[in-house]
Amino acid sequence: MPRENKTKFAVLGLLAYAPLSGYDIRRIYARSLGNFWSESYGHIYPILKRLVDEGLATRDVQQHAGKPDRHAYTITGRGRDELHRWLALPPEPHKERVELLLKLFHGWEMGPAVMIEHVKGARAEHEAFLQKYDHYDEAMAREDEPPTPYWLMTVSCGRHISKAYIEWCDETIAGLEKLPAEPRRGAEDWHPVAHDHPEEDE
Amino acid sequence: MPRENKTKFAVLGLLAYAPLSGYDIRRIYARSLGNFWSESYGHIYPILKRLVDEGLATRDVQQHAGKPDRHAYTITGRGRDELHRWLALPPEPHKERVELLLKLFHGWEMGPAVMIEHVKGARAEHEAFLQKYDHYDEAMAREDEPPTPYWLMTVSCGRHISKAYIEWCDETIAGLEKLPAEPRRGAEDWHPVAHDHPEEDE
DNA sequence: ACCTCTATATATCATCGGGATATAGTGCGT
DNA sequence: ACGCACTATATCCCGATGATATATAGAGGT
Repeated sequence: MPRENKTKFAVLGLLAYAPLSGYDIRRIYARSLGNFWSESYGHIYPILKRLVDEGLATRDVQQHAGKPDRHAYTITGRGRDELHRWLALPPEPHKERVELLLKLFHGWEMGPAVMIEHVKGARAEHEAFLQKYDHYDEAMAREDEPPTPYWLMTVSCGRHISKAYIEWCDETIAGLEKLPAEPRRGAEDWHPVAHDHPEEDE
Repeated sequence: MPRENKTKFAVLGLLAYAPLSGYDIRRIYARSLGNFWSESYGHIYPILKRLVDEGLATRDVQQHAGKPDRHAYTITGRGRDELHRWLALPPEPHKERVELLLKLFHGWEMGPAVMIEHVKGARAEHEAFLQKYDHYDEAMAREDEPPTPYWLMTVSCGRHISKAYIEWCDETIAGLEKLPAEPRRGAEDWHPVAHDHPEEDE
């Protein structure tokens, strides 16, 4: 089975609540799921066209005097069926690409000083995330409509992860500070190929 | 400034230790950093060619009777300079795309039962990661060469993150079990657009 | 009155990233 | 004799995304 285009379902998922424009869709993900899911215009607009072609959504052009046309998309019955089919599928195993860890992995080419700065940067980033999650709480308390329990669960996930990162950052900074300052370039006595851990790939 | 091709530096980083083939590079990442960085052939082979064109690596074809030729790549002085330049750069803010959380975000289209299964699946995945990290410890204890402290730090990060996920999964499963079983389709009284949280995008 | 910044809004491009697949020889167990 | 796992290189197609172009409206400052 070929890979599924996840943007397609991210878009259908929002259209299931209300008719929206491409601009709306990008903004909603940026403001709510931002840290765990984001969509870019370069993918949203082509997908919206495809949804109409496949009969999963309909397009409704609203004109406002002067302003550019607003293209609102509405999900169809078949679109909702397609969304439900995908939601029921178990998520594909999740591949991360954490640039910080790639740099740290090659840390001894540079020595610990630079890596300490990088880890401190990551710590600050996650502190900012935690603050953002607290702002969410305040905003929710002010609003009349209670947020969905599902959204609260995604925010809680963000909190758990950021707290874990901050703990790890603190441990790692302490560890790096104990290392000798000199970078150790080239490898005379270490060969990464020699390590033989089980490889679990496709 | 245009985006940097990260595979390029992931490749240079390994070549800094030893001359390697494309196959080696993919295998090393799969076996060591696997959960946080992976590379595919579809990107490694073109990059290796480019590195030679740009004078950042040299190619050395080794022939073995019968076997296919082995193309070993060796980093040059300029390649090492380029690697150091990139290692010193602060990592770009890291964008995640967690399919589980996207599905959970749209959970009320399906009801909690399906989401409980998804979260249980993620819990099992992270339990398996923790077990793998323990196997690393055993393997390291058996080997004569101690692993680099930098690699130990990346493994420690994996442990922190997986423990955090497992905690969150347990909380979330408990929360989902308390929800009414009925899915709630369509939205009469909730409009995602209405929420107005600060948007921190580009 | 002018200017800048932000928000709304659609769209395309180039490049990065990665799964699927083709090809092929070797060594091992059954 | 047969399949399987491993070593090894390579290409294709599509998914994902940052950069950029184009417009207009309104808020706020000088």
